[in-house]
Amino acid sequence: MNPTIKDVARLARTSKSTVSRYLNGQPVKKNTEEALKSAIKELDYHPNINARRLVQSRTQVVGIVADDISNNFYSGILRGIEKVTNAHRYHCVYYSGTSNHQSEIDFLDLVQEGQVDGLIFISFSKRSQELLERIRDITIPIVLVGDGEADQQILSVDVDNQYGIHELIHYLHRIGHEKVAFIAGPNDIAATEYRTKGYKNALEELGLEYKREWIVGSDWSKEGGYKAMKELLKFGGFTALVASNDETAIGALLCAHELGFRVPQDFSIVGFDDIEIARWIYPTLTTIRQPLYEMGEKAADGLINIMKNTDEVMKERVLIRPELIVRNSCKNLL
Amino acid sequence: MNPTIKDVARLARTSKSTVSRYLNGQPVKKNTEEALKSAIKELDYHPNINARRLVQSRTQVVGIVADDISNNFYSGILRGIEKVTNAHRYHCVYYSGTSNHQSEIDFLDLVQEGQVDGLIFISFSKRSQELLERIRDITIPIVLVGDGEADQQILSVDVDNQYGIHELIHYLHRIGHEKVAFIAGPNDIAATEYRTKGYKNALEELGLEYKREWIVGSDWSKEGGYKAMKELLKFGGFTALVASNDETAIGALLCAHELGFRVPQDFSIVGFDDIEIARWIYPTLTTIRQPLYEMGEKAADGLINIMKNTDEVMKERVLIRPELIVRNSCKNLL
DNA sequence: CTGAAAGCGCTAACAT
DNA sequence: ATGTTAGCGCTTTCAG
Repeated sequence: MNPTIKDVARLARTSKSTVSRYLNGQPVKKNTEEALKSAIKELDYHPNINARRLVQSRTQVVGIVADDISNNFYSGILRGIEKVTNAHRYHCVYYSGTSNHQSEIDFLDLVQEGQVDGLIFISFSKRSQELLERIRDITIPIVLVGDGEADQQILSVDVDNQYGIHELIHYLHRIGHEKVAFIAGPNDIAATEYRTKGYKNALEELGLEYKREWIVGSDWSKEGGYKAMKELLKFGGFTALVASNDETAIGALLCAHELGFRVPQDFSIVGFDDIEIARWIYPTLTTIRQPLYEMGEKAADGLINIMKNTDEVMKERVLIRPELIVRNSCKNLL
Repeated sequence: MNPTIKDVARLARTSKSTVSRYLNGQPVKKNTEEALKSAIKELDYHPNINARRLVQSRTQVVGIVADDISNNFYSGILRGIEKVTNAHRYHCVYYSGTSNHQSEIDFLDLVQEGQVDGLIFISFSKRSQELLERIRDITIPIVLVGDGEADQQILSVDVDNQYGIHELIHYLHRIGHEKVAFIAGPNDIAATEYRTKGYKNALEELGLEYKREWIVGSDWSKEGGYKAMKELLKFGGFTALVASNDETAIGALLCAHELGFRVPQDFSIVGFDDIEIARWIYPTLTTIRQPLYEMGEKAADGLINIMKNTDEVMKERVLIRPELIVRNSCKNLL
């Protein structure tokens, strides 16, 4: 059996309460402190965190649930979260949706079971109405990163997808492009809708030509981008291509190269995300940088507020504007 | 306040013990079961896991500590672990070394504090003697993935780095290469030593020429590979290059291309790891595939054994042999 | 199959 | 500054 607070008390010739107080940073007399210190060391005492959590009914940990915890893409988000939570003396514990249970719904229990004080769910998939309703019903401290709904009383943080595409197309327009094709994303990804809408809206805003054949779907993989490009080239006629993520942009690039086209001389191509390799391919890719770190910060900030304030906290959908990164994959037509 | 087992008992007109038994799958009479079920539903009762853990002094969770939890490279390892742990009804909880605390040493407490029943540490950095000694001293259930020591009484799992390089060089030799250069890795990575040793040993075994100028260091990044290749080309004279990871292989490839060389016509290049992009670059990269899933399985298997058996378990260093993946980056000289 | 009672290790009044 | 006491919510004998 592990040593307990009681063993420490006995060895240090004092009481449990004093030990407890010492452990929690409250003042004790100099010589009892000495005794305590050496007793703890001698016994190799470690406080039982379950007992503490039972009586305090809080854990000082926030649970982070990601659909795939080792998704490199989330790295920036996690760092943003950690920075904020650590500043408030919370620890982070991670749960991977790909393991343990199945869907995010199953992790809702973590708070009610007393495992964590609050939750951050990270995923870019669309979230079910069922999950959203459950969250609204049980009123536990939670914030969503990725999909969410504006009118539900849930705090959610996401990149402003529509704005990002908007930036891309305005940039292309500024350098003289009038005919812009688009590779859309998968239907189960929340961003797909917003990015596609962003494309259509920007076209309309700028009075650019819209052709049904200039939009083609993809699964957001390199293969998908490759195939999409092949499809688009059957019709042709565009001078620029907006791929709705960098992976498909890379696939499209490869396809163009293989078919003997040169980028950006023959086509301009832009992506979305600014994944690490975007600056390593040839030509380096003009794209939109995801504000991952800020998203993490905002999410954690929001969660801390919800956990601390018993009174009303703004539960809204926060969209963070991403940044245009100009590299060498576009040709100036002017 | 959350409802407790007591509330459920009262509502179902029975005792705490019966509720507890029901919750833990022990037999209860049909009609008490009904009453319990509806009481639990009505109260939205969730068992307090801290109370349970306090009394049972086990958690049924294994903690996984990774130096960078969102490192895509670990994904396969994590899936291997999850498969095994879930089969034994353990849950996985992840801790990221980049956050919360600093080094792996700080996470050793998790077991003694009762947060987890066992630990798996994942990292490819060299591990300090201090950590290894602490682990040996405190006898908690733990297994290491990555660096470890053969003679310490600690179970550790790693890829057989030396064997991997050996495979690569024997392959090159089989297709006629006699002059083989090498890009080494960073000093703080445990594998660097073994891969470099593998290079030297294989050369010796096959009676191939060894030149000090044909080994150059790198930080394992693409930039590092690029620079290393540039360095190597100052001396030249080799027909094949073994990059000790895929990233540097890609950097070296880029460098060769930029200087007007063609791969594999002018040089053969091989990597190590088989990262996702290895099959996407031009030419597709011949490399060694890390047995990540198996490593995860072995690690979890070992941990489960340690946790279950009070008696002696084999604490050894397990090296898993990786597989050669032949693609198009090597020229057959015969 | 069920209930009463003890106790897991800790914190938090309360009293001194 | 310290000791005494009660109790957090659960499991687990032990009786019945």
